[in-house]
Amino acid sequence: MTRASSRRPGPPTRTERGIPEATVARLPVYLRALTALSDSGIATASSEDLATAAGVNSAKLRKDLSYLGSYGTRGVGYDVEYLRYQIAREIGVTQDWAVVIVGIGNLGHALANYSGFGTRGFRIVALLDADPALVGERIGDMEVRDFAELEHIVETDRVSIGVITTPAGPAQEVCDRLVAAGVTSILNFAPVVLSVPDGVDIRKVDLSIELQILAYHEQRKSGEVALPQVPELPATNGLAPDLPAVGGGVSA
Amino acid sequence: MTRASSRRPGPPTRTERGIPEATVARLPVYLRALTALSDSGIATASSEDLATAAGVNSAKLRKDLSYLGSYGTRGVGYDVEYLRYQIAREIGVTQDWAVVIVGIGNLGHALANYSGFGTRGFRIVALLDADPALVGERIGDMEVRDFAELEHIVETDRVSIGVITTPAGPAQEVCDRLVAAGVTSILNFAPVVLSVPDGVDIRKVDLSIELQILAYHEQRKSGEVALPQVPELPATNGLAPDLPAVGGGVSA
DNA sequence: CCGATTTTGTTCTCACGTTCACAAGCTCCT
DNA sequence: AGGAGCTTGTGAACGTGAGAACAAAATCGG
Repeated sequence: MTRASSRRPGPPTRTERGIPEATVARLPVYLRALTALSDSGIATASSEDLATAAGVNSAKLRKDLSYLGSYGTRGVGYDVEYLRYQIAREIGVTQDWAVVIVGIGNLGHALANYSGFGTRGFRIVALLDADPALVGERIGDMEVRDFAELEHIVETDRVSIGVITTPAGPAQEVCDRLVAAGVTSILNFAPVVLSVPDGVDIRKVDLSIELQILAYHEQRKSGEVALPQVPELPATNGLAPDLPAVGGGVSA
Repeated sequence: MTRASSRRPGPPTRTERGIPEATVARLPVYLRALTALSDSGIATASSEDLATAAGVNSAKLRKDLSYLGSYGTRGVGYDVEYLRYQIAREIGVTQDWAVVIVGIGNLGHALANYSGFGTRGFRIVALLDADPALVGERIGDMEVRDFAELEHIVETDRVSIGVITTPAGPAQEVCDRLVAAGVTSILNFAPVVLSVPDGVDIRKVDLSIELQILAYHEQRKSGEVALPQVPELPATNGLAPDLPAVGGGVSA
């Protein structure tokens, strides 16, 4: 994440817009919690209520909100609708963002159908794939179009967000094309590290990494006491003789 | 993440297993990078090479690896196969983990088909759904089974990892059932905050949150100079009069 | 065998994030 | 009007993570 903001040492004056990244990542959670409260007909909520709904500690929540401004009322709490709007505006989901999905395999398919994807604020404008066999297929009310149309679509529909759901192989090339076409935010599902120029934000969602993190902790649980012992380093120049095959890669 | 480990103040003696969470999250990335290098026929790599492949800085990579032990050779670098095995063992992917997927909608479908999911180390043992219309459907070489069979399957196949791909509504209930059945690690795709007892690890993958984070940064880019001004707080008891509808929720 | 060179493992420092604890401020009741 | 009772917003302490820099160890050439 390349998000350097010139920040002088003094206390973080709230007006100079510098919201910590950790806080930014939680704002959507708060937004969802507020929406849920609102749907339940609750008009006012304390930081404690909100924190519970969002699954965080209330002090953290208050500090996070304090970066946006002073939207609560002491002794009372927060007005749910008002705070919801403020957070939505801060995040930027009061406006519409055009999104393209590249790579209509299993996952791309699922995302295209995923009604939840269309959270207000995001609009899928195109499903792209380079495979001619897929082009033309209808998914919901959309049709898969040729990846070659990318540049045209990005320009026409002012696309700023691209989602990559291709296999690992073509992902970097797709990414480069997206960037060259003018996309400045990318959500990558392909199991590769993509490199992008400064000014382009990239986020990664990686199934197998998540599973592996879980596995790590799981391993500690079962073998809390007796862990598989670390074999000694081989004599001098450690060439491993014959180790079991293990993979960290994914060939979607 | 509830992973409190009794740790006394002294220097973190490597032998007492306490790998920082941030490092754990990167180990799978290193593992993948090593696999890629190995596939390219590269037998030895320096921290610089590895760091580049993994998309991190080399000092960080060396420090991360130092938590596992001293597996490099000064002046030379790391033996790719050997290091790969050590990391795989540390993570726990040298053994097989049984996984159940609950909720065979669009996303569950995709995951079931997703060959990449079957990274060595993880084995999908069952696809479950409570909808009778889905039960019996074949996906790949598996058949969707009734959610009621959960407990039986978990016990029989020693399932320790559960993946929730249901809509938000039933997610907490599914989660509770998984935990009660003995599952101790959960990967949640449903857009809700799940609560689990201590000892159960849970990780979240959330599409719309990722998009919203991108949107936040995107907004700063376009309007770098003139941001939409924050409206003043309403008079005393801030009841928002009529704000545009915004959503943070997802109704998959 | 020794010195030059390379690259790891580690120490130190700084920045960031979390949590506690409390003063400031608002409401409501008497 | 005044005080009791809440709840926010924030200052300060603490813990974790990142990066620079360097000493320790290994190889290689002479």
